[in-house]
Amino acid sequence: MSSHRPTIVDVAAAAGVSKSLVSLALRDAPGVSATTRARIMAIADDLGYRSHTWARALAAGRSQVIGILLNDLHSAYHTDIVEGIERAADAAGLTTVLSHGQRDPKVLAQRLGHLQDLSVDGVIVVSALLSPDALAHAAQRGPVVVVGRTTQVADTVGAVWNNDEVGAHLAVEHLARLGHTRIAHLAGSHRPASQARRAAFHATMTALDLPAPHLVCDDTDTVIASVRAGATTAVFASNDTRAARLLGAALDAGISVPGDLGVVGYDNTELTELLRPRLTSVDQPRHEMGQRALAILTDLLGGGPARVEVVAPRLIVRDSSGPSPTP
Amino acid sequence: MSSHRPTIVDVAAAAGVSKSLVSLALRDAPGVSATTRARIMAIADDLGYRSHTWARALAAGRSQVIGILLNDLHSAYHTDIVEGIERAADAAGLTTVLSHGQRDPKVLAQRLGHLQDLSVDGVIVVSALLSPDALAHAAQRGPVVVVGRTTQVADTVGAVWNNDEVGAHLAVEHLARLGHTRIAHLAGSHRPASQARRAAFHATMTALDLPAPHLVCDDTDTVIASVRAGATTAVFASNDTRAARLLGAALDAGISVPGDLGVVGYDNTELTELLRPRLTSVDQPRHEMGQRALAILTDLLGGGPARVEVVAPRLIVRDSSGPSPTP
DNA sequence: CTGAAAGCGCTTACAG
DNA sequence: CTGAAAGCGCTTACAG
Repeated sequence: MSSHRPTIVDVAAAAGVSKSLVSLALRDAPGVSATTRARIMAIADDLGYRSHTWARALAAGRSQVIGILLNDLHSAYHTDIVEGIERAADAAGLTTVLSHGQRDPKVLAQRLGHLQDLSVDGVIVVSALLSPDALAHAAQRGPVVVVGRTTQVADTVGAVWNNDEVGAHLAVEHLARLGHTRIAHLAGSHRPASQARRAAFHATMTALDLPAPHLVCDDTDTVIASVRAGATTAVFASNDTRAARLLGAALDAGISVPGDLGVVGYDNTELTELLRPRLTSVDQPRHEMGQRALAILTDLLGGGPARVEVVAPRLIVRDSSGPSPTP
Repeated sequence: MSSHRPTIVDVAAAAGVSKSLVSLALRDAPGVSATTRARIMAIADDLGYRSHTWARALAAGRSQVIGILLNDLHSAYHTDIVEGIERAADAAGLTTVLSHGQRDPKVLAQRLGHLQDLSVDGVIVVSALLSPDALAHAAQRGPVVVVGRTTQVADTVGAVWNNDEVGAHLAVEHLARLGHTRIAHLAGSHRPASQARRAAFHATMTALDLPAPHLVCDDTDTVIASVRAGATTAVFASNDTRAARLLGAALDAGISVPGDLGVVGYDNTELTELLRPRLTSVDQPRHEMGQRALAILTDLLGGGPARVEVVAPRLIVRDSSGPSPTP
């Protein structure tokens, strides 16, 4: 940045030693006497010396920096995972840089390329929007771990996701236990996670012997109409934001929650505590997922295999899911 | 990353030319014949060649990468500003890397250092939590622009913020126009922006000749008690999250909004549309603020002065602010 | 415990 | 239009 940024040559000159020695001293490497090291450190400090990350990386072949690519800066789900990764990275002495995919597969792919151009040691992709091909391609350049469910992970790519089947099952079972029989599913996109939740919704409804048809749709209006028609008394929404929209639409329509309509979300984001009624939601252990992703990445860096880990969600019961209205 | 990542030497060998020529061709620099350039490009593509950002930066003294340090990954306000910066950067052909300060001045300072260690060309700090000293110190190493109100900006640091006085004035005047006279302020932290909003709240109340005392507090319970006592009929909250918490507490206490209590927030985040009633809020032009920050930074990179720009907020009226209850 | 040399992948004058 | 050389800030063997 500034043109007179001090380098190890400046430090070496000021200390009257060779630059190799400065390099060793600064990195706490063996082969420098304690007194010399202390003197060099002090002089470096005085000069405001700062190691130039990429010059070091270029020479050492390792940057100690990992890249995190996240799909959506606005999603509390994604940002919590990032925080989990960051904490684990801090603990491991790794620096992190983030990049934002803006919810667009093209931008994601481009940013992933940029990140790898920077020669980070590896990258963690917090998004389910990148195709298995794009991930596998990136993995040829360097270690890649994805957090988010994808179909057919290449065996060069590490992965972490939550067990959507279990999450959906917990939600539906909870509503059924409250006496609901006419449960609908407010479905998400075509992403694998959404599909898994949908399939598990069906499976659970069937397993619980709840009467078909099992309404599944992706728009709020249809659900509201169904509630009005008495065909739906509870909804399992594929995520908290959708659940919040449904809640708003219900209140707008004069439908009381949970009195007339029980609602369960997914992700257990901050939203759950801000809304009224407070939202019952399936929690994914996001920090843990971030930590696991970093662990897989460091193993990968150490030459290990690309693991896939699936973590267990749990249900957090709040006010939006209530007993079935007695007709 | 991968050890057999192709370099310009590989491309040069494959093309049968010198590596200097490859460098020129790849950067679209003059001095290479069109045919040769095309041939080199094709070969580079074939080999999967990718320029090594930091080797380039090290040699060229310029990385074309700028760093963005944001205070809080979970704040829609901050992330919107980041998006504004990113768009402007994309348009300017600059790469961005993000770093997360985790709402902690110490972490912010550390991350700012990391970012500068990376030799980015400059950094934009989206946070008001970093001290003027810390910013000025960083500005000695390279261009720094801050988005967020800070006291006494050093003249080496660029800055962008919104006019909090105008914003607070808009909010209070709106409530007064609806007939409210007993307006309270749910105040924020000690940050300059919060202080400015508080001061402007007082000034506006006085200017409008509204009866003292003008309740100002930073906890929800006090406000609720005051509403119950009939001493407060409307609240100007220092941001949307606080407004949301107040809304929740009011509903929990059986206080209807806006019937018994009018509420106005600040920031106009996504929350405003998810809550019921929908939240009236003061909008800061966040994308524009991000763009301006980038413009200031690029001017700084070009040797220009460190400008400070203050943008105008506007009021977005929704359902949470209603007429004063007739007693 | 210390120094001189080569090299990481690139760019930039400088010659031709 | 093209090539040989030096150098960006650092690390890593290799000698002493």
